[in-house]
Amino acid sequence: MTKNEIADVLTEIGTLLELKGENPFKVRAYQTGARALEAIEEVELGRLIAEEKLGTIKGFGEALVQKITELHTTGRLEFFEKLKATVEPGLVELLQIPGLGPKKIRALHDKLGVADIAALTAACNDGRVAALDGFGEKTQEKLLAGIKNREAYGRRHLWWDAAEIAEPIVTGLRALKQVRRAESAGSLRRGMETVGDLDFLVSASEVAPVVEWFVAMPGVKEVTAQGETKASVRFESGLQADLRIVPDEQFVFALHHFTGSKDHNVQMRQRALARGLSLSEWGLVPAEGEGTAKEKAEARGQTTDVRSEKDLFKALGLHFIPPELREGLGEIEAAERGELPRLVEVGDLRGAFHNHTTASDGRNTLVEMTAAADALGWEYLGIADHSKASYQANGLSEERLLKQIEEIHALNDSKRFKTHVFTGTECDILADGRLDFDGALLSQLDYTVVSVHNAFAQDEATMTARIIRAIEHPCTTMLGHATGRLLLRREGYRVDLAQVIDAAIAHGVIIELNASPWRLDLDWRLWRKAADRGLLCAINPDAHDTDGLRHMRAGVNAARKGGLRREQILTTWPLAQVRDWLRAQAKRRGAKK
DNA sequence: GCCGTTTTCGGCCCGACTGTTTTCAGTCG
Repeated sequence: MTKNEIADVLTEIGTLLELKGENPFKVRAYQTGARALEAIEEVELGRLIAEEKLGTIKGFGEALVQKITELHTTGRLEFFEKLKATVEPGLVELLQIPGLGPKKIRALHDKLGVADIAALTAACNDGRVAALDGFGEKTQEKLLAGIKNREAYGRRHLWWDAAEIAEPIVTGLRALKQVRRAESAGSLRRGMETVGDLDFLVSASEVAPVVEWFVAMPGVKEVTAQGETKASVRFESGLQADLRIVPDEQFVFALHHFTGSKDHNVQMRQRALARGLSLSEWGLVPAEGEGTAKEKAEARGQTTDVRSEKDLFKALGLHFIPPELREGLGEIEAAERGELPRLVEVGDLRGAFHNHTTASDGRNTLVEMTAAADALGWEYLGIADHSKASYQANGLSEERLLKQIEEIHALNDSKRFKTHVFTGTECDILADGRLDFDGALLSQLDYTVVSVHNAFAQDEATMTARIIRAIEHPCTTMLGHATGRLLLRREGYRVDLAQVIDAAIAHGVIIELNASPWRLDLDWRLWRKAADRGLLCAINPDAHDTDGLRHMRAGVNAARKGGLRREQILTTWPLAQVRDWLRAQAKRRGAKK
């Protein structure tokens, strides 16, 4: 079994134990174990198991080591099979309904025999739920509403879409006269590729007017909570937005808390405790003595010397950790050692290579795309229209590509724009791994992006061999969207990315970080280790119109989450350096042929 | 189930809000 499959099993064990009413800390141990597993490379896991060193990693004790080893070697786990048999399968989906946790599900099951959503709907409709101890009319209504809307409510949203909704809200909050500071927090601030809901944090002189503004925003369909310090609303789309309001001196602590992630926060609080301090959204106070952290923070005014998140990290002996890295994946240890990477920034970008024009399936012409890149201040723009095998995308024939090369040379010679245009192609990787154009044509281009656009259903071994064959082609400059995934819509094709990354490093081929908000492919989780082993990245927007060039920001987000530094990304290099690099590549491929 | 300058047992991050209660459990983040 692969590590991700094993991680899924561990997560499911956690869920099942939760439904059985097991010790919540045991549940958490399985969940953190699953995440810790995801952070290990596939080959590394094999090595750790073979050398019986899995137990040296934090989060894996005796029980998890045994279970992971059994799953890895046999693909089965008796404990899991037996556990599954004791829990009715319909109970798991009940967890998706807002307001239902393990305790309530157990009560519904034990007292009413409810074992799935259909049975719960029936029990709500004839009033049996409201009659239960601890339940009531309102709960029953909420459950029915939750069942009805569970698809929309459970849905996640692309980071890009969430950001477009959140930004005007932050602007609106800042414009209120009672508001001193306002930020969006949560997974949006951490730059996650998808976002479950929006979190807004505000410090204000007065609470009520801010809450009133928030719940009355256009598009709000339902107010799901409205209290002294927080309010929650749901938009027509099903997206939920939470607002928290705190006194200004607590803003930093609350911002850190609500930015998360949960794992990061747990580790930060444990670190605080180890130093005799208690960290919460209210402040950083001595752990000793009576009273809650909130009371202590209010009584002693301890927190005034922490005015920024930087101060907060410093108070715990840490360098500042950018929000994108706060996933509980070792960033705290790195911050302690002063080994956090200096992350790439949007302003570091100087161009991009994977862009389309009206010649294939783009909606803007070569000149329009170049003008847009010029307006962004880019030093260079690579044009990579589809190749002929992508018939559905109006892929270019050899003749049309040759004509485009001439047009680009003419445009560069005209000096009409400051931006230099590189000639390229997004060349299809055919089903057997050959490229759609021959080497004689590809050699006339500045660069070649190779991508998979068909035969997605190939088995993993076939797909892996296919992509590696394309990487080995002497004309290949970079691999486009490595897995072909479309977030929230389509899984990527099955491919052994570890082998693909190894091949790319061995052949000096770049892997792109496709910045399209639907793709963000290669996934950020894989970048850090790959780049440290020598893989060069290129952030590319895969733009199909001038507006698509803006998507680079989403790519930078993903690169930052992946821990990438500027120098590890070709598209931050100045024009002269990129030219030199491409020429050196061409020379090398000449030698290989 | 994990973990240890509180180390092999007894903790485990902490608080708000809701709906049900009449002092609090459950859920959520």
